[in-house]
This record gives sequence, structure tokens and C-alpha cells, in this order.
Amino acid sequence: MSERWQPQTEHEHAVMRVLTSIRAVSDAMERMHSGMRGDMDMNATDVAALRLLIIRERNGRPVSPRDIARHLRISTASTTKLLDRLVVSGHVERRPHPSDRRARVVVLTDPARETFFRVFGDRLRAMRSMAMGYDEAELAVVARFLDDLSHAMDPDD
Amino acid sequence: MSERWQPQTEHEHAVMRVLTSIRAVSDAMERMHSGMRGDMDMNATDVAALRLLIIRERNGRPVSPRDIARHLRISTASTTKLLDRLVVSGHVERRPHPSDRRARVVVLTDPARETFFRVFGDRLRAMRSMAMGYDEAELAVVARFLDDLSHAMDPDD
DNA sequence: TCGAATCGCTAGCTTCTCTAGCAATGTCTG
DNA sequence: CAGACATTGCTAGAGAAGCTAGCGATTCGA
Repeated sequence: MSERWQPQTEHEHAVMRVLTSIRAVSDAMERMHSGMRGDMDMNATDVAALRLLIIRERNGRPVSPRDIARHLRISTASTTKLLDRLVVSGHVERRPHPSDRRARVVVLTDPARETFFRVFGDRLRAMRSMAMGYDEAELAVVARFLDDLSHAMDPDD
Repeated sequence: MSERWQPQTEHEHAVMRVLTSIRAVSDAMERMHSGMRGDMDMNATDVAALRLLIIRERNGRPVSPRDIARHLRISTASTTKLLDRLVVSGHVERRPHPSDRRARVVVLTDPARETFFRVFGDRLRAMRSMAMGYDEAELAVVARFLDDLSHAMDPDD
């Protein structure tokens, strides 16, 4: 994870251990997502799009095809085909945008939500019960660290 | 991140905040990796393969084509072509396996390592200096949490 | 008001992954 | 020790999915 940096102090060793753990998490996430792909019989970007929709829905924010293109860093043309696939498979629907008649709003169907949580419910529950084993003070530190980590990894938020 | 689970106690709220932060990290990682893809002008799996090689190399463990196939969950045929690409682009070399004459060992070239750290050095340094802001006790908690998280996300280790 | 920008789409091409099957090598069993 | 079976990495050919270029419709801004 680092170039030629070698930890000297005990504190630096602790930093390196954390970086190693981050790498492990990165790996586990990748495997979880590709497992998702296998379980739901979809390709990687389609699953990533579904994840975006699930997350945005929780926040109550609408998702346009362009949002998906930007988030997944694929072209709008590819996004059109992606949505075609998800519409055909019954995971999403294209709705007219309420105020902009050029735009669309992409919404999840009930079966898609169901399938998603059926497939990932186990993992989510495992993560939740794992976190339950930490007290509030510890969780606060972890949450703060994770938010800092997000910003360090993705400067353009 | 959860189905119909709603936090009741203050402790459960803290758990939910952590799960939200995990989601943010997941997102940031995905964006970092796809940024990697753009910066190094490679596709997603090729970059993932390179990351695997970098990590395994640090641990001193050799990587076979089959390891790559298993890790990325792609077929061995796709792996052969993947390696063809990486060999042509000068990122890896195929070496004979020392004891199994059917097998190969895939090794990184110097230029590949160089390019990798040139492109991601910034992010790595940002992550390191971010972690430096936490004391040893906090880092210990975070590291333990992250390791637990890895296991919760990836049951088959 | 009118030109420029944005939105989502189509067409055609390229790239990447998959299935099926191969020879070579290694491992297990009777 | 011999023969059956498994494993490794490869090739060929088909199919899936991404990209660029360009379109009509709509909206924004000078």
C-alpha cells in the first residue's frame, strides 16, 4: 500500500496496520460485489447501478440516467443500454421527470428491492451484528475514521 | 444498507452511522479504482489484476493465472487474454513455475510497479497522513473493526 | 429571443468475457 | 507401477457490453 515508506515509531506501525486492514476491506468489498454479480446473475456495472439506486432511494434523492453515467464513469450511450437491460429484466422503470421534459427518473421496482435484500440480507445482518459488538465511543471513532478515509480516497467527493 | 431495521437506542444509532460510513467508503473505493482505470488507461479487471499482484508481491506470495481467475471470478480463458494484454503492455511477465511444469508464475515488471505508485502515490500518502491524525489506541480500535468487517463481508475468507 | 448547452437515444464499431475443448502435466488408486 | 482422473493454461468462435459520433427535443442564458 506504500512505496518505500517504512514505519519507525510505534505510532507509525499502528498506521501501517490500519492501512493493511483497509486493503483487506477493499478486497472483501470487491469480492462481495462480484459475489453479488454472480448471485443476481448480472454484470458488474448493472449491479453497481442497482446499488446506487438503493442508496439514493434511502436518501430520498431521485436518480437520472446521467447520474448513473457520472457515478459509474461510463458514457450516456452505455447507460442507455444498461437501463434497457435493467428495464427488460424488470429491475427498474423509466419515469418522466416532473419538471424537465428532456430528462427521466429511474426508479427501482418492488421485485428488484426484494431480490437485492434477499441476496444481501445475510451480509448486512452479519455486518450489523459485528458492529453491535463495539460500544458507542468506539463506533464514533470508527465512523469518523471511515468518513476521513472516504475523503482521502476520493478528493472530488 | 438495512431492510426494515430501524435503530431504537442511542447505541443502535451509532451502529447505523457506522454502516452508512461503510457505504460511503465502499463508494469511494469504487470511484478510486475506476479512476485508476482511467489514469492508467486500462479496463477494470486488468487494474484489479494488477492490484492483486501488487498486494501478493508485498506478502511475498507468488501468483498463478489460476489465482487471478479465482480472485477476479472470471474464466481461465479470460485470464489468458487478460495476461496477454498485460504482457503486451509490458506490465507483467509469465515465468515457468519452479516445481509444476503445467503452471506459470505471473510477475510484475519494474515499469508496472513504478506506474502504479506514480498514479496512486497521492492517494496513498493522503490516506497515510489522514491515519497519522489518530492516536495508537484509536488506530487499534479501527484496525480491529476493519478486520472484523472484512470477515463479515466475505464469509469464505 | 435566439444561440448554446443539456438530456437521452440510435447506429456502428471495438473490446472483453464466456463456453467448449485441447495437449501437457501432475496426482491418486488398485 | 500402470492406468484413470484432475488440473493447468491455452485456442477458437460466439455473444455481451462499452465507446464515439451524431440526432431531435427541450431548457438555459446573454
